[in-house]
Amino acid sequence: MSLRHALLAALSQGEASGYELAKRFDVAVADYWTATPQQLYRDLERLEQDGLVEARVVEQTRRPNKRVFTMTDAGLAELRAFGERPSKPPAMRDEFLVKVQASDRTGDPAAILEAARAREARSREKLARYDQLRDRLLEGRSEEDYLRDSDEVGPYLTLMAGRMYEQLNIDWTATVIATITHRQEPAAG
Amino acid sequence: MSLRHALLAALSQGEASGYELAKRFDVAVADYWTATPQQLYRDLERLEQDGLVEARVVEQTRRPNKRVFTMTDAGLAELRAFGERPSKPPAMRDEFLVKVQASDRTGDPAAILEAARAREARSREKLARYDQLRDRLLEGRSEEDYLRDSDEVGPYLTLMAGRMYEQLNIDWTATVIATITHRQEPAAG
DNA sequence: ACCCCATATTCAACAAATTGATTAGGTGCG
DNA sequence: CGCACCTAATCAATTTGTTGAATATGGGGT
Repeated sequence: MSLRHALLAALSQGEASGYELAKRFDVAVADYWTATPQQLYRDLERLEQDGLVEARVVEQTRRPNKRVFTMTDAGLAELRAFGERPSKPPAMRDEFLVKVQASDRTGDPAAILEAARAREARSREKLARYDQLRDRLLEGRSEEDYLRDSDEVGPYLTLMAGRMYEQLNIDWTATVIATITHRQEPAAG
Repeated sequence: MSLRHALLAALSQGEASGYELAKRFDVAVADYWTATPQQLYRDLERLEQDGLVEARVVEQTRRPNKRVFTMTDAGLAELRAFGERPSKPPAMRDEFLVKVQASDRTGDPAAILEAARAREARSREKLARYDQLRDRLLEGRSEEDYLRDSDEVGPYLTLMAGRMYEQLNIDWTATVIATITHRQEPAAG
């Protein structure tokens, strides 16, 4: 039940509504914690019931009203306790890798090629968005300076992991594409 | 319900019992599809009911008997159909990254340092095991030769992704450790 | 003898995730 | 005026995943 902690961690970066959290998760958290909006809303309810977050309604004129959530002291305490427990190993579910594993049996190299290109394109998009976020965080400073002097490094370090992961995907899909392409060619000379 | 496909993909590499699959998942599949033994047994049941795999009992004298599963033609057809559908984006759950993200608020750099070292050690172990598997697959051939000439590339390519991922973790945790260590030092000169 | 470990599988209870739909006001476009 | 899209949230049903335990056999060590 650890989406709760991912939510608390996100709220530790500042208050947000469920909708805003959904977007935050989509753009910046998805590479280490995946969740749908429905999940977020449901768990925010429960966090509120447990007193780990507080909600207040913000009335808006040109948009629907929203409920903005803030982490409570109890929430911070829970996050701290979580931080001191050993972590579960990362859990992954990646359909494309399953397809690659079975690709020698399923034939159809064209389908995998197409999927690999789609995967690469998606990773490039994510990387580009991550790079924007990075530039915004750095504000012109170098990475070394930022990591040494800024008052906050957590979000930068996780962003860095996300960037590295997307770069890995770009490199790896390139190998997959090259491999399949070469093997499709009739072995000439 | 895609553990079914991960199971079919694993069985496409050859028949296996539930117990053997659990180990296969643990050592070679875990970096792209996580599942517990209980899940495997349960889904193997269902795959059998749906006619996608077949089981036969292998009597053993020095060990408990086991049920060995084989993919059926219907199973292969299902795997092919799966291969042609678009893939869902990868889903991740990584507690340690959540802790790093919140680390500026939770204080206690010692706890994160320790967790980072544990993570690095685990990745090194996994990488070492992956390297063994790789050497066994290559049988002395170079990677380039293998990818061009061998009759099977799927398992090698997924193994490659796993190796790259563990290497990423080693590199990234090194940065985390260096960052936290530097920031803990009293800023001298 | 005793205990622990590895093989091999199963059951049940509970918690969490996924899927799909629904409601509702506002904005921008043609 | 109608349509599509964005903000904002909620509901319900079903499928998956997690946790903990139980069972049975045999091998190795002290």
